[in-house]
Amino acid sequence: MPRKPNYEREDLIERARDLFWKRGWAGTSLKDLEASLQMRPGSFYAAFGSKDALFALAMEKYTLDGQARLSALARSHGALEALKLFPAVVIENEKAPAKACMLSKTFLELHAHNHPLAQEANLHLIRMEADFSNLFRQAQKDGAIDGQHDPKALARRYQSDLIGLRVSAERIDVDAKAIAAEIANSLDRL
Amino acid sequence: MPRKPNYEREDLIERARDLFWKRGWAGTSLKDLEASLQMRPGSFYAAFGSKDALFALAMEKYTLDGQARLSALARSHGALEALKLFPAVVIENEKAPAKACMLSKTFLELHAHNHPLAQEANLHLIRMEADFSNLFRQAQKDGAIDGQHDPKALARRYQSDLIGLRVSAERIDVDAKAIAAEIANSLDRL
DNA sequence: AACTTTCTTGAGTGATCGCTCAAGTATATA
DNA sequence: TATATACTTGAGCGATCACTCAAGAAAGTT
Repeated sequence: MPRKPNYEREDLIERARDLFWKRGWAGTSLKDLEASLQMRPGSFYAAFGSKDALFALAMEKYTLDGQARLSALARSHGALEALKLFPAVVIENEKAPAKACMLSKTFLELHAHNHPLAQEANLHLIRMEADFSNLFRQAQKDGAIDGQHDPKALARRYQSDLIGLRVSAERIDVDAKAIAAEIANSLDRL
Repeated sequence: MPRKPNYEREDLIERARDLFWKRGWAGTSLKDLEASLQMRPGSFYAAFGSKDALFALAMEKYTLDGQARLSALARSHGALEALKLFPAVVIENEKAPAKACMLSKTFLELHAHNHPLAQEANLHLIRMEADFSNLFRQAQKDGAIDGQHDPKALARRYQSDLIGLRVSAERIDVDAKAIAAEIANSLDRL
């Protein structure tokens, strides 16, 4: 008996993710979302409940995509090579609406207000860090890097470097590819 | 004949800087500023003209303070040691309202909107990068690091690492001191 | 075709945004 | 003490914020 919605939910979340990623949380108004998703307020709230709820879905999609890209690299190139390639891949992705990491942007914007989305962003960062850690551990099993290192420490530093790289890549006056290459190089010296 | 303002302008700018630094541009309302500066709207606009104008002053103060701290370190400890100490000093500063860099936060928040303050933040980042570059050059003259390296490339990477460190330091679950120590260590291997 | 159920629409809600300005107050000069 | 010159006050401006809801449109079932 019912009527189907005339949209693809996942498409909408992707478009919202791109807007939020580029403009940030406060910088994205409902007017912006209505324009991009081609939805009127009523449909929007029926479908997602609130701006924050959609933002949470957008961050989740962002993280899952990142994890998928990383594990695809690991499958095709091996653990160490994936970690070496990832920084360059991430900042050279032409389809991405921004170079900087959506999770770190969100965390920075909302952390001081104790906004739940800041904690959410942090949780996603922890998830990513765990993935990096697993790849470092795998690289050690592969004999690609020294087994003496603590994979968690390597992941912590790697994620920090990646965040810095991606902020720098947003600036037009910075040669981010060079930084990405240096990050990759430093992994060879482990 | 006139009447003097009953405030110290530099104090106000410092308090505004701390608010903006912690909460960001959109996250800091005029209500917040009025409360922190103990000023009513009329006095505020007579003194600063606009929220954005005060933000610009706040960023300038932020940058000058950073430059002063860095050059003080260089004077007391030498160029290389200053660069090695700076990351730890910056994230352990208890008086600071936030760990993350105000310039990168501002740039990230406002860049997508082509907001003038984003360009302003970028200019300050360039100034800081130049300071880092000068210190690397000095460290080479001192014979503290290999003269083969390009000081500008070293500064570029250093600034990127510093930005990542400072974002990470905002997270309670990350051992930022360990990252700072690794950044310092890597300067010894140059 | 009639009915039921869901989705869509868009005018409009109260709250908050950055900001203005006329009126009042304080202070230095004459 | 009178006057001139700021500085301070706070009610309130128009704009925008996230969001609501009553009414209408569309589609599956009978």
